[in-house]
Amino acid sequence: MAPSPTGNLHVGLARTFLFNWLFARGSGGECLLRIENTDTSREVAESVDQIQRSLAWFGIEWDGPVTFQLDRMTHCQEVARDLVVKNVAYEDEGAIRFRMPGEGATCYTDLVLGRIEVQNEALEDLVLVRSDGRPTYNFASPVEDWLDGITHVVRGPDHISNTLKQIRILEALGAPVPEYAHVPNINGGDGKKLSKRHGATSLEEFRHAGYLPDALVNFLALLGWSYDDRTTIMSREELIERFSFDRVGASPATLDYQKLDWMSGVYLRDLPPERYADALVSYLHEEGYDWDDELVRRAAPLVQEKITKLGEFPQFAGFFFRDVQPDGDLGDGVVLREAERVLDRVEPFTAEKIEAVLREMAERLELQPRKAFQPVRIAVTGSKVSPGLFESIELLGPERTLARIRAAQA
RNA sequence: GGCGCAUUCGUCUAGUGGCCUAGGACACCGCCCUCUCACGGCGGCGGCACGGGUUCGAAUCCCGUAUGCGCCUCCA
Repeated sequence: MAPSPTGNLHVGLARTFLFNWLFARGSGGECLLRIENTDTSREVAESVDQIQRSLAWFGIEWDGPVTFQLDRMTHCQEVARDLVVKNVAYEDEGAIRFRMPGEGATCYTDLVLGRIEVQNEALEDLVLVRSDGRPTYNFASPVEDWLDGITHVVRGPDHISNTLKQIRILEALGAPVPEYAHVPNINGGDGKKLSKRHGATSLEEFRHAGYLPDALVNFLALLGWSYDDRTTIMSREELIERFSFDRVGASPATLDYQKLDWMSGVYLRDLPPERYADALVSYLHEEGYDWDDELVRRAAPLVQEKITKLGEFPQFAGFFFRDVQPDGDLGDGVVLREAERVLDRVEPFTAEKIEAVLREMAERLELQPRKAFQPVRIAVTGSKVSPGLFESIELLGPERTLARIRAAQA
């Protein structure tokens, strides 16, 4: 994996990383992290940091130390000089250029796309080393592949034409030519490149929205790859075991946020209650909420079935942690008055008892349960949509519940 | 412009000449369940870009057209 050190880790790149990793782990190989830097600024360091943080969250680890392209600069220069000596490269205004053959064709078999062939006359002599001494990407990359003993190069389709050039360089060097897999891009909903206006685009944003890394891994794995005609939910282990390039498609995919949300919900609901609470607590900390951990943990089971991403929690269950303004129809006041009266006497204050007295009240008032409960819900939770009403009231406790019902009547 | 790649329901995809009156999932619509929402169950809508070939037979093979994307930097 060889990202450029530019800001946040984009999902498209993350998906390509994922394929790299799945393949490496599934075939007993190693997975390297190489930074394609052309300078050594502070921004590079920060960017590399950010990339590593994102990958760590994503749950993708690599083998060995992170290497930097620029560190191999002198080695590249030496290799280039050898090529000049061998007369396959030449000096040109201070730069070193590679001599492309004028006839014949260059071809290779792509693990995803099949046989790719280009007439050599379409390939132009390319700069290996700039006049200031820095190697170009198209030179440094194959040299590093050789140096690192890379057997498989997995990258985006924008590199197809680079691959042909790099193969020629590798052959001139007498180096082994790795296998190449060009995996399709991920687009936004309009067929255009994925951008901000389509939604989250960097791993950080998905984390921020409250998706579980496992859910995102599963979802992204299915963008451009499939196991069969019906399997969608797969653990990392299953993905590693099942992944193969011959089942990677060639056409670009669109990121469907609705499907991601569905899958996110599947993973969230599948978590054991204790782990769900853990995830919620640490998510809220990350997002800067100072809500009581114990209360969050007790609220967790009430929302686990209800929300599809952790980011919905503050909106959906915020009424446990802060005062609310009722937003909705509170009815003619009869229900609230009665609710206040019966709830005041509930003992013990448990969901079961609360439900019993409220249902009894509904019957007495000759109201359908839904009609009777809705004003109470709105008064207590502030919203027409909430976790289960009785459980919510229990957790909120008698004082706050009654205070809210009174306030709503004022 | 040149070269390359791609094109199956709205979206992700299965499909490698007969199993396809094209299967699954998400979304959407309807019904059921139900304290709201969600979950779950049942049902429905919906697609092989277009045109030629090859073949007894094509979503699948070939050619062309269209559309989209990528590359054509001393960018990565």
